[in-house]
Amino acid sequence: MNVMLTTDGRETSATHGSYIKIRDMILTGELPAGQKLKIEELRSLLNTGASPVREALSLLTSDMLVERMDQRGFRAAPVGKANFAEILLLRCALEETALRASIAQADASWEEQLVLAHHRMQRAQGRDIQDFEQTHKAFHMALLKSHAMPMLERYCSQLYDLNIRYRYLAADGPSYRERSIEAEHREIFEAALDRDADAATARLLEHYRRTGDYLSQQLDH
Amino acid sequence: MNVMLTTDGRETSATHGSYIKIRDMILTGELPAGQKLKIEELRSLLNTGASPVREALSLLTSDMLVERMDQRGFRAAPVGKANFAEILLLRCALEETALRASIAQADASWEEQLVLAHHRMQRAQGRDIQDFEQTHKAFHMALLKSHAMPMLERYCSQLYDLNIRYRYLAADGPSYRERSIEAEHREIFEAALDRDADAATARLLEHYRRTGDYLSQQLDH
DNA sequence: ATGTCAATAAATATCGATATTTTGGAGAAA
DNA sequence: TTTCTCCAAAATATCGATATTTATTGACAT
Repeated sequence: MNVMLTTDGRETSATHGSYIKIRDMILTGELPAGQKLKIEELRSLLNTGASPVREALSLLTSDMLVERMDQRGFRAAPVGKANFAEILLLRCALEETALRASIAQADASWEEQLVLAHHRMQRAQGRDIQDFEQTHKAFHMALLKSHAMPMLERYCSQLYDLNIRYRYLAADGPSYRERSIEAEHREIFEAALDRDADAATARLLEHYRRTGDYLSQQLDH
Repeated sequence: MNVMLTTDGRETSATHGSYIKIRDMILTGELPAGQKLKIEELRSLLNTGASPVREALSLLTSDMLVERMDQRGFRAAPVGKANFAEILLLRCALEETALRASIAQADASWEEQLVLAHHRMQRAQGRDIQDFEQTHKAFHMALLKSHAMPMLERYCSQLYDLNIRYRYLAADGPSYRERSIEAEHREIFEAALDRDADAATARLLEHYRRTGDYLSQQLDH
């Protein structure tokens, strides 16, 4: 059989492997927004059959990274300022809810996971963008991690990913990391450790809105 | 070819047809929560091939009505009080955002669609539960309809559907329609027509929380 | 030149069959 | 009895081929 391996060497199904790879290609822009996604091309690109590819595309449809046109195949979801603005607004609404719920039920284990995630993100600061991305997302998700709300976490994770695309789109401008991102993260982190829900959410939303303004401006070029 | 027809007689792909039917069976409880969904059974039940069934199940996975267990197939998503509470909380957060956005950009067309939807729901009051369900959802979605936020609408629609399951689960208790649902709807409707966002959202959330309390209580039996 | 229509090419959606994995149970060993 | 291992049965995941639909091309009439 065609065994597919993830980056860490674990086996996965062809479907899951295709899902991860196609998703990555869309997020990074390797598959540009709006582009037709032909089964045959992806099939040969990923060295797999048509069924896993179709199934992966179906899954990506729910993540809103791929659009399905009935009887006319699939395409990478288009991007635009309106879409970006909606993502930002939804993230603010949902992450505020999630962060408050998270802090409300915070315990020692939650706190330790958060400390770890923050540390790893700092360590990854200098390394390549891929490494940083991963730890950055892990930190933000650790903030929102509450045992009670799996669906909310899923929505936040989806929206985080949708947002990544726009960072790649704006990547040719001055790096967004030149801002005081590090300080902003630490302030959110400390407010969360203090269980100060108001301060933590205020800083988190400010963090998103600043990044949002910057990216939105880049989109004009 | 196996042409599949929707209720109104239009053709659809086998995949889309399977999607609709499986979704319905899960929502109504015909396929009980937690039940293993075997490809072969569904395939013969729906008179179609394995590929459309698999693809439909993949799509339902994103709607959180089906869970995929890697290499171990699919099952109908489980239900529970915690899940129900999360759905309620997310609906309140998202629909408030949506309704405010909707009212903020209200125009004549939006208003007319809302009037129509409300009228149809009233007309369907006496008819069977399926008819009422459809118009009821249409009314609630018309409230939230703004041109600017397609993703938000989609989330609200998904959550609405997830909630339907719990209504069916509680259906053996006294009908939830015995309450003053009709009056509650009219109050929301009128506030929306008046462009009174505060009143409309307050009434809408109250409406959900009341229904939520009722259903949550039914779940204990 | 331009628009329509049929024929062709390309791509999608679906099927049937096969390879792979998981499950359940019988029998052996502790 | 309990636990473990191995084998058969069942179910999933995947492939390769085919039927169906959509897109394209070019001839022909306007």
